[in-house]
Amino acid sequence: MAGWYNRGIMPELPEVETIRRGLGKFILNKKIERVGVDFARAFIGKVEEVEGAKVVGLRRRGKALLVDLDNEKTVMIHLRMTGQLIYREDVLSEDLLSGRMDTLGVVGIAGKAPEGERTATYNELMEHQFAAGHPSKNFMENLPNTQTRVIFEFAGGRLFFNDQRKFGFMKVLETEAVEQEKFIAELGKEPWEMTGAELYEKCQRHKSALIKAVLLDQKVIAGLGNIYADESLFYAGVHPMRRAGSLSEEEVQKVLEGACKVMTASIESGGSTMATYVRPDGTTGDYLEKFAQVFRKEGTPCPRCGETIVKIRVAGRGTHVCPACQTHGEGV
DNA sequence: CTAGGATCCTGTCAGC
DNA sequence: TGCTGACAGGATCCTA
Repeated sequence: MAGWYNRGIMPELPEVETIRRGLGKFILNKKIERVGVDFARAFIGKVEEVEGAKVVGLRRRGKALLVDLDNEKTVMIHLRMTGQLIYREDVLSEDLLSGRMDTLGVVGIAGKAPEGERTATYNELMEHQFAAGHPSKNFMENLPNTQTRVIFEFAGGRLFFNDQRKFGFMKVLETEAVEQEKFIAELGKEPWEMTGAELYEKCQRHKSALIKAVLLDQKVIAGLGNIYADESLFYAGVHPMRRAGSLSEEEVQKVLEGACKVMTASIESGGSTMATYVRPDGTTGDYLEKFAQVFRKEGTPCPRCGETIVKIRVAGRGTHVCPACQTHGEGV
């Protein structure tokens, strides 16, 4: 289990959608009483623009989470690679701080409560906390910590924005101007709203770029990251080093179908919630083991043809591929 | 206009 | 054992 928390999955579309769905229970219709910023670049805007405002909606576009407030402002949140959002009710923090629990939930889940000590059962924990994003020990431990960048304080609980690598950010926007925000304005369609013909047209426009690079381009299609790009290409039997222009319309259609299927399955499984990803012993859960066909499966047999999955480098990214059934196609 | 490489950042891990 | 460098990667910036 070496490096378990540095090999966690990156928040991609399904992850952000999971957050959107899970956070509502805790912050919808609640007032942001105070904002604490520990890393200036992680919060673009003024805290006064959100303090005192009530959360009235949670939306998502691609990998961006949009938190609508009742004062015509919207907070756009992008987790990039290692961002996390953890809402924790104060009662849990108090238990941690007072030493009644030293690690959230771990003891409870493992069922080995020290004599006379209060522990959270798993259900109790889920009742008082929502944690998602790049999976790590932060989900279980005392907060804030050195990776905490921004804290939104509500009555009875706090939302922690943690980010190991400091690439994620929150940005305050005018709600009516969200669509004009550069990232949102240029973003491609959501996979389910796109047709194969549209994606094919984009592949033709970027015909000499590698198909994997095109799928990772948020201007082409919204929400795919390294995991789902690899999984979509495997589904379609297309090699990631193919030039985008060499794919037939049928192949592009299949890639899109794969993207929709794997991401729908991921969302329905609950994304990377704490439940899915962190086992009682602190190792990662089985989400990737269960759903991924190729991602981080190098050295194991291809589930389709039995050939050994290999890891290569494409478009500057670690890329997982079956060298036998992901075809290079004609003339490539 | 497009394609591709460098960049940001922290923490892990292989290799010496 | 302790240090060093490679690696992880989303989006943006820069160059050709």
